Amino acid sequence: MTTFVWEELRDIALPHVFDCGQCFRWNENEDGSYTGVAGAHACRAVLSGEADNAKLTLHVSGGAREFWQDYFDLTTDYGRIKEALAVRESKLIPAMEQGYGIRILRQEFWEVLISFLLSQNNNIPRIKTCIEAISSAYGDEIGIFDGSMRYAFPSPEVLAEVPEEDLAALKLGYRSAYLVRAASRFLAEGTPRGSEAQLREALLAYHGVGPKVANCILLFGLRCLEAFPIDVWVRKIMQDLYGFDEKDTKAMQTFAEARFGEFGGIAQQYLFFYYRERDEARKR
DNA sequence: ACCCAGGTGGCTT
DNA sequence: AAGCCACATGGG
Repeated sequence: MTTFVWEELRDIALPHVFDCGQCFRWNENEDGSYTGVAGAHACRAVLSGEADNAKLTLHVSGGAREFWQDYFDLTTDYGRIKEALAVRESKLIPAMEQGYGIRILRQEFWEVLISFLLSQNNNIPRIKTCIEAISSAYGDEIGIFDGSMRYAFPSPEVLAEVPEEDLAALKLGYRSAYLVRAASRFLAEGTPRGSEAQLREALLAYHGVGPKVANCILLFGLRCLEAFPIDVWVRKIMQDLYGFDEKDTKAMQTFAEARFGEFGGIAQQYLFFYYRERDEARKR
């Protein structure tokens, strides 16, 4: 167990980072810290201090300081991004205030690819269950951490060899077939490279990846910060904010790219978090 | 029993 | 190009 500390941070809050729908392997503890897995390492993240002068403490099973600094994207200035977005669209301001601590984690492409293949027509709690199921079945043991065994995300080599019916037994639903095919393709092609258009084209070639999932993978797995994923939530948001017909995804996509620009994906995260929080509050 | 969830593929107009 | 619908699963 190693501990790393960063001080004098701003624009970071753990619930914003982990509950904005970008990752599925982190869970909140009773004290407000979060425990999760990144790469081959487990971690408990603790944030303290003020919003404009925060201290992040990571207790980790492994991985260098640089790995974790990179994973949490600690060197990106989100204050500057928020200012740029506010200039483009003042309607983002309440959402950016609510989710002020959102950061786009630098996750591995392979894990993001598989995670968002599992995301389609599925809800976030169940996506998390599915990912824990494949990790505990086919991922390497990391060890006991915070009271339970932790598993790395399964490698493409292992997943490519799993019979589809074994995956089906993990209750992944009809998405099982996508995973095995995706593992083979990834092993053959590796992480896609090139322009955003080339990246999108490479992603859409995966069976089970459509426009929405491609945008999630671009944003979370390939660091294309302008990629703007449109799901059922974002449809409702765009209808609410701009009066779009809820079915007209095409028009929303065009509009969003023009209006939000180079940080469109981050704008989408603020909006997604804001509306989902509001919905959670309504349910209580 | 019905509807929904970070949708997509395939088939029919 | 646009409009349907099936697709597994579990929670409300």
